[in-house]
Amino acid sequence: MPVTLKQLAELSGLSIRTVSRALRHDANVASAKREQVLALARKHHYVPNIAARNLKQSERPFIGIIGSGIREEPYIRKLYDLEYQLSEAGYYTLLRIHRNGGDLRSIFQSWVGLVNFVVVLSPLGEEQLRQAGTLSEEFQVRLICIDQQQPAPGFNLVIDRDTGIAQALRHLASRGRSRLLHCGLIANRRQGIDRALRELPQLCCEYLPSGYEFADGAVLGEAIAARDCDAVFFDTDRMALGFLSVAGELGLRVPEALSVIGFDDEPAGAMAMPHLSTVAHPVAAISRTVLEIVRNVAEQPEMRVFTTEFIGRKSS
Amino acid sequence: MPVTLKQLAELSGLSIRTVSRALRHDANVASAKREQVLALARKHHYVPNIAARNLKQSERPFIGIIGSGIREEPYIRKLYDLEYQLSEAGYYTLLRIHRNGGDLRSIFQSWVGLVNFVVVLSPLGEEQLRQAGTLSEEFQVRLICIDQQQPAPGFNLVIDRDTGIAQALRHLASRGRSRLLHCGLIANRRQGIDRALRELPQLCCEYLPSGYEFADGAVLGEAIAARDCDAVFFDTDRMALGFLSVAGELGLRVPEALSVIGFDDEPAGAMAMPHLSTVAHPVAAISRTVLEIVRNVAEQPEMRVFTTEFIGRKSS
DNA sequence: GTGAAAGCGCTAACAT
DNA sequence: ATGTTAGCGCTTTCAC
Repeated sequence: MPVTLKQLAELSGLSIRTVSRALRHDANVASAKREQVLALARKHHYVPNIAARNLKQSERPFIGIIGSGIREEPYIRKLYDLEYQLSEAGYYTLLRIHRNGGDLRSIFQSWVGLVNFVVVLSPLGEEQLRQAGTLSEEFQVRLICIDQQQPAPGFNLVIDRDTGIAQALRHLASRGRSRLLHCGLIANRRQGIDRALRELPQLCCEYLPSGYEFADGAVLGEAIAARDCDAVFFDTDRMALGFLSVAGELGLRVPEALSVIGFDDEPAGAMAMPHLSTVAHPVAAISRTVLEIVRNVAEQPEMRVFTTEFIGRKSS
Repeated sequence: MPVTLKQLAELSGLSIRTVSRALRHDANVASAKREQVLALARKHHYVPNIAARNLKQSERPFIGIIGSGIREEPYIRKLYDLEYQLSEAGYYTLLRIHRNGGDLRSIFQSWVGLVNFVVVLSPLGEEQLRQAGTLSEEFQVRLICIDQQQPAPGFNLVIDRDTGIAQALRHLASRGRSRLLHCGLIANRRQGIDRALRELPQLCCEYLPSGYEFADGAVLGEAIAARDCDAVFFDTDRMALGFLSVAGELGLRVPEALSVIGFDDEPAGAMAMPHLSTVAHPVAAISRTVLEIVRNVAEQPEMRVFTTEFIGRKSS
């Protein structure tokens, strides 16, 4: 059994109050006694019982995270980083995997009295997001929604795909590229490109719909070779890597004759030949902001936009 | 603020004890009163405060999970499934991402008084595993180690790669295959093949070392075509899928002329053309066993072996 | 500076 | 069948 405050008090001959003060580095404790207590605590490996602390305090160290079963790189990275940063900062993260159509109410319910903040990482549908909003009010928790389609009551951290894509396209223009090909089918990518093109009249763009896996990119090789373009933007790094793996055989010289840019900043991209230029998600910034929010309960519910960022490597 | 037991007692005019009994479906409560209490609880959305409950009981609803930053499919699947099954069963999972070289002690320390069981999902080195064992004793928690290299004090759930591989090879033999090629470099795969071959004299095997990503499998295409084999076993589904994506162009007819089998049972394999035969990890069985262990504290520390399983689809 | 004591929400031993 | 009461380990108000 772990040592308790009470035992520490008995062992030191001091009152529980003084021991508590000493451990929390309060002023108003004779430094001799403080040292004595701290030494004793170290000796017995004293660790406060957070369940007991949680009972008293309104500030709770537990944070609920609603994740989904998604296993794609960018998503997992967000989850891991958030998880890591929060626990480094001393919070306890309660992760729940919420499969589509799963019961949100039972999740909130199970967190009553434990959790003050719920981070929604799982991409919820319109209806479910609304439900989450209602539940957050019913159960008195603050919602922190990440990258959702609609804003919900609470904090909304939204990811702006446009910025990174615009940077990427400006980079291509500055390299003298003029005939762009966009491979993929993801709505926010296409939208970002269209918006960026408005300010880049020197760039014209063709579209080639396709899936977003490695194999899809590899298959696209010949279609790309057949087109008269000098730059390709892929919806995902995975596709781009698939394409790079066949580009050599097809006689496409990257980046001399053809610039290639992906999206997601997957680790494999940095090791590919040539190193893949890409657009990165604001993973660290999101975790940092969640941390700021949970630390400073006073802030108002609001919306914050996080920009994606172009990472220029060798392939462009 | 959520309703408490005490408030429910005041509202109903009954004692706190009776309310508690009624809610926990104890016998010895007049059914009229029970109904009254249950109705009241429902009306006010009563949810017990687990922090308070945790303080009293020795059986703790919190389970610590030490994960790693690994983002590979089979690993993530194990994590999600475990996480999902445990929370479905009413447990609270505290996930900590433990990066290599990270401090294990601080993790155990932060869980004192909260957690009775710690699941080690992160693949730990010899030294770290030993340290985890020591810490589990110091902090009085039971260890549940999953798929580790060495056994540790507590429960050890080990995954046996051999069984699935042996099934796969027997399947190939029964199909009349005789010249096998093994592509990859993962030690337990090679070992499993060698063991299985001892009982299958009709099968001879060549080895082709390589990486285990999609691109590695695609690159292997020509080398495989050049060899005189009628079956290929890949260390991972990803490689196998990479190979399948180029097999057609190379004139390799799968499965007529060449059987292809992967390992990991990635979702993509079931959708590939042809559907990929593979060896599956015992994901569900592991989660189920963890659940059994945490439910029944009485069991002795022990080692359990989980077999992998061959899944025959179209590619073999 | 220090200590006594109340109480967070719940469970359970012990009455009645 | 139901109520009284004493804690679990901690924080915190209030008195000295």
